[in-house]
Amino acid sequence: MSQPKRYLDIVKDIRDMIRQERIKPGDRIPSERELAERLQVGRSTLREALRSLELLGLIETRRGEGTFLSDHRNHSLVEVLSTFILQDNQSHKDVRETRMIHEISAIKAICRNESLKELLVWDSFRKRLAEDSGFQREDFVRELMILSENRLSLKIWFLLKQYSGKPYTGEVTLPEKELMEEILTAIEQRNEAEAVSKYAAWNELLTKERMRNGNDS
Amino acid sequence: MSQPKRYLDIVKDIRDMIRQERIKPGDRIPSERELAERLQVGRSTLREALRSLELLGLIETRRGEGTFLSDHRNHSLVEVLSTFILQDNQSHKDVRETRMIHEISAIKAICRNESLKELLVWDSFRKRLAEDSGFQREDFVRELMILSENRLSLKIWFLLKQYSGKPYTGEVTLPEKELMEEILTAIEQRNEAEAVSKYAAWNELLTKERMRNGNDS
DNA sequence: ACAGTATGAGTGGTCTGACCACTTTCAAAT
DNA sequence: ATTTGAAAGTGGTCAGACCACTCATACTGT
Repeated sequence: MSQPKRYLDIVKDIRDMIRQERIKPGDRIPSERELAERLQVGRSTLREALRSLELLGLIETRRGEGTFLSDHRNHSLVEVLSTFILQDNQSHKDVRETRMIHEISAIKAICRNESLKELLVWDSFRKRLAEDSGFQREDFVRELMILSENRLSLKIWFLLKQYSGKPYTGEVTLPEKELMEEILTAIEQRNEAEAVSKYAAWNELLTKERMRNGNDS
Repeated sequence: MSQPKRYLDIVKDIRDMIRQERIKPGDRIPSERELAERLQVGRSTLREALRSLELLGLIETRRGEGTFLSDHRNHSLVEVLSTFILQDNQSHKDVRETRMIHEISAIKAICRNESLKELLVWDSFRKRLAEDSGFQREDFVRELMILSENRLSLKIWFLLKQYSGKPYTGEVTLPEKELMEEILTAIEQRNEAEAVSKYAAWNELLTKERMRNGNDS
């Protein structure tokens, strides 16, 4: 845990600076060269951090002009989520719960989505689940989030996942795989209650496992 | 559209390469130096692309060892997520739905919260609802969000409320007030289904009213 | 006096080559 | 046979150099 992910520290530094200097959405932030100077890092390293911020939609870069704080509203969303999660380690429970809120809602949305009724999606989905050893819990849930077709919810979920450490790690055990199958089946049959119930069971299993492994954080 | 966002092209190139060479999750991908050579780009530029892939959770880098394909290989996802994150042209429908997700979850959480069982909260709540003419829909929902005791969810809800313009405006009509009362009653009785159902009915009423007033956005 | 043009400073985008810190490997020393 | 340590390979960082682009300014020609 010596110096992991320096560019993430820089992200934090930049955010602090922005807050201190009262830079508002739409404003220009200092140039890369000046930032590198002030933060005492190389310009390429700094650029890696800026790339991250850009991916998250926090900044916008315009060649020849400069780098600007994105005035998109999701700016504050990301901002709040990151500060909330980064500086308050008592709130992991809230993060986990909120992520579950979105996952459950996604399952329900899929059940209600008519256009997915006769989809080949499920075949490939199930096939990957059965055959692909690389198909992990993350992928399973992410697919569900995408299928829910609420991109905002997907984005929030994605951010929560980023910030909340590693929620779904470790081996996928057999009983888990069965539960995942059952969730799929329930969704296919449009059985909301059953799907959610199976999801809850799966989640409980994961929680237990996390406890057993002492995987807190 | 001349040459914007080179690093995104590189992301695509890397993905193609991975597919062509049948690299599996967990496998090592070529070193940065070799990749830069093969893709004919500088190493720093390549690293910006790798940073993006890392943020998206597609690869994992270990100092001294190499860069590895992370435990998922849905590279179609990269496109979905990156384009989504980059230019978030989300619809208001998503915002409204997501807000509802949190509101419904809040109601459910309150129903399940033991510590609120014998609360005087409800008395004052109902009293304000009946007597206070300044007590608006906003306040009603906000109180619920607060009572749910998930601060993160509350924060997200606040933001969503800001984004989506004025979701709950206009006069509070009598039938609405009745529905709000019924929601309260159902919550008091720990009747989740009923509470959610009443909430849905209320929301439908609001939607209709919004339509009538041509209050889009 | 005006309109159009050229110049230069500043910015992000890219490339290169050089270190550093770390891990793995394997041959030499014990 | 075991231990040691030197070398090679890797990601992480840095500095400096161009390039391409934008913008503001000063300079032209009429």
